[in-house]
Amino acid sequence: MDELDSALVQLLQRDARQTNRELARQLGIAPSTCLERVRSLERRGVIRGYHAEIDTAALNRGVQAFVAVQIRPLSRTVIDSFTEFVAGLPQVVSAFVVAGGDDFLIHVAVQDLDHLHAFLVDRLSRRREIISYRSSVIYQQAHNTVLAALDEP
Amino acid sequence: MDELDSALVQLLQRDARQTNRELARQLGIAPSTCLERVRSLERRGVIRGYHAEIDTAALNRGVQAFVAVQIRPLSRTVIDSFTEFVAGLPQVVSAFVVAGGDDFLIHVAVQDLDHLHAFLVDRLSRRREIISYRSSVIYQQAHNTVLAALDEP
DNA sequence: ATTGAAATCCACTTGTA
DNA sequence: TACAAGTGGATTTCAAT
Repeated sequence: MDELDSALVQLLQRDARQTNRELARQLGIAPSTCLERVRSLERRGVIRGYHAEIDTAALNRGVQAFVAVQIRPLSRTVIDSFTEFVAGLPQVVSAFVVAGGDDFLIHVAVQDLDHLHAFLVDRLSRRREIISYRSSVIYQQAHNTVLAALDEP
Repeated sequence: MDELDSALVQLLQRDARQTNRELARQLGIAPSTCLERVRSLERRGVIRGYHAEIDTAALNRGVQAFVAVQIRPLSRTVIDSFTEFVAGLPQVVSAFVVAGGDDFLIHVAVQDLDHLHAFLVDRLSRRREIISYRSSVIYQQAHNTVLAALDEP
């Protein structure tokens, strides 16, 4: 991860569909060199994939929320099976196992408030390991699509 | 948004760097048709961008957390200025304005626990509008990179 | 590791239906 | 709106450094 790699990573976070020539031009290197760099980043797992960002409204997901969940017992078996269950639900954008008061934080995106309610009641609350949950509707969000590498110290 | 658009959106969420020819082949349409479809999706704002997904470890961000924040007064001015402040911090991945007990949910990614502590103490707690905050370190996470369009009803 | 050149492949436009 | 064909440009390979 030298400064050339960092620059590539930054450019590809901003626009993953830039041509290799364009990337090379911005870095001041030959296209063949650039291509080899990108391949290396992919091979080393630094670049995990390239994804289109889609407008949630176009996906008919007008309502988003976070659901904080507590489960018991907090064993690996229960955590893993609950993670698998949650990750398989089409309403779920992402799920986080967290420390602190809550055990899970689930980001969901659904059609409307009715469907959020249905999700909570029909999907989540059916699970016996859940001892409590609390949902927070999202009003606004800001996303940082380009993350820089932080300094070592 | 017919079924061709949905299929394209799905394919580009999975791999945004596929060639237009490859996309066309998978859909069974002509490359020129496919190209026009993608352009249309971009023009209509359905596709908001193409981004490389980067391994957080490679960005030297070994620790991630959610910080739930309460601010007062909860006026638009305060919300907007706090959003702008938070979105500008390099440690912040995303920020959500939410309903419920908390007002903000901030996803941060930093080098280590020391830097998380420094972020909370040196960056966040300086802001006078914050009346309380609570952070939850993330142990595991699962991300759904391909989101389908949900049914109308 | 980086490059330039050659060959293959693709994006993009045009013309047609 | 969809397609086929053509051209200019891009990707990719490879030999050399």
